[in-house]
Amino acid sequence: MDGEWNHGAAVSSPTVSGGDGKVAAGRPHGGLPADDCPGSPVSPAAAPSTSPAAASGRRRSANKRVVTVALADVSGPRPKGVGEGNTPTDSWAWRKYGQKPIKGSPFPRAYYRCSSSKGCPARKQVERSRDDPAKVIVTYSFEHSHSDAVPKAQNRQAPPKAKQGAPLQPEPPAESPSSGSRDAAARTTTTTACRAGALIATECAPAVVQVHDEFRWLYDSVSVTSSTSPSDADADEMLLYGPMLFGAPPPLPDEFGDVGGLFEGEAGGGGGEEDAMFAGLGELPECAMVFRRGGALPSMAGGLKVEQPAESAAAMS
DNA sequence: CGTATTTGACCCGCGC
DNA sequence: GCGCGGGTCAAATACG
Repeated sequence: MDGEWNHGAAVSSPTVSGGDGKVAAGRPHGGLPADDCPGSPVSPAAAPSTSPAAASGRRRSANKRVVTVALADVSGPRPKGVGEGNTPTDSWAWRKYGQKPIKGSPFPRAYYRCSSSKGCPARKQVERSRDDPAKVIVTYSFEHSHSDAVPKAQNRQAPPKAKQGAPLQPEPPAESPSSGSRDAAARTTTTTACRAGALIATECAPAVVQVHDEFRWLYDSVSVTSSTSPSDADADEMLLYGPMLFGAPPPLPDEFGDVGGLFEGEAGGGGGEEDAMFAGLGELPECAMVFRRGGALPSMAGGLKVEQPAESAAAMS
């Protein structure tokens, strides 16, 4: 119902919370010890604490680090290039192993496992913030058992296949204005920005990288959603984002209204619910772009915030 | 051929 | 003790 991740709203800063508590992996199979991972996405020293999100959830809370990313922060020129595959910092390769709609949230939650290493217990959940649709909540569980990221798969997340795309449903880019030349220019810029952001992220903001990852899947969704064809996807995205990102007016209300309407209308039908969720996902990618952009900024830290529970903070202090 | 993603079903934990 | 919800696994499909 709410909104959607889509539009780069004006959010502000992504936050990372280090939580943890314990691993409670409800499942035997998943039982992985939380190791310390140098490459930890968020803060390596994240102290265990009660993570808001995890805590609020209820059940099995393992060492979880919650990272909140503001879409606006990332508002960048292009999600596509970014999503293409470069997650410099987080070289971790994540493999999506599940997605589930969350009861209280209109957005589904995606579950990822680290595919960089076969036995890597690292897992992460990506979901949109229900309170702030403009924010993406990434929850990391367990640390990577390997120290370096892996070049192997390099996060090669293939784009959503048509089959999968089906569920996403082709959302008519009704808003797409129409600017071809802008796209090209934007694209180039984006690429550059992305790269820069990537570098920076690698050097100083692991968290940022993570964010990118999370969006990766989002990006994928978006591509499918926003465009009928892969090639057009780029252009479409740009068009959609262009106005929003560049425009700068508080898109939230407006954009949300658009999407919200869709959701509500469809939901009433019956299967609309799912559609809505997917639609929301599709918008996420945009946010990713934003992130990238933020990453390029001088202070990524500013973009991404690591939120640690009071306990952790205290402990750290 | 191999790998990744998607979807459905099952199991477990927590709350009431 | 029952119910709800979340989380993970397994199988199938598609793409590179």
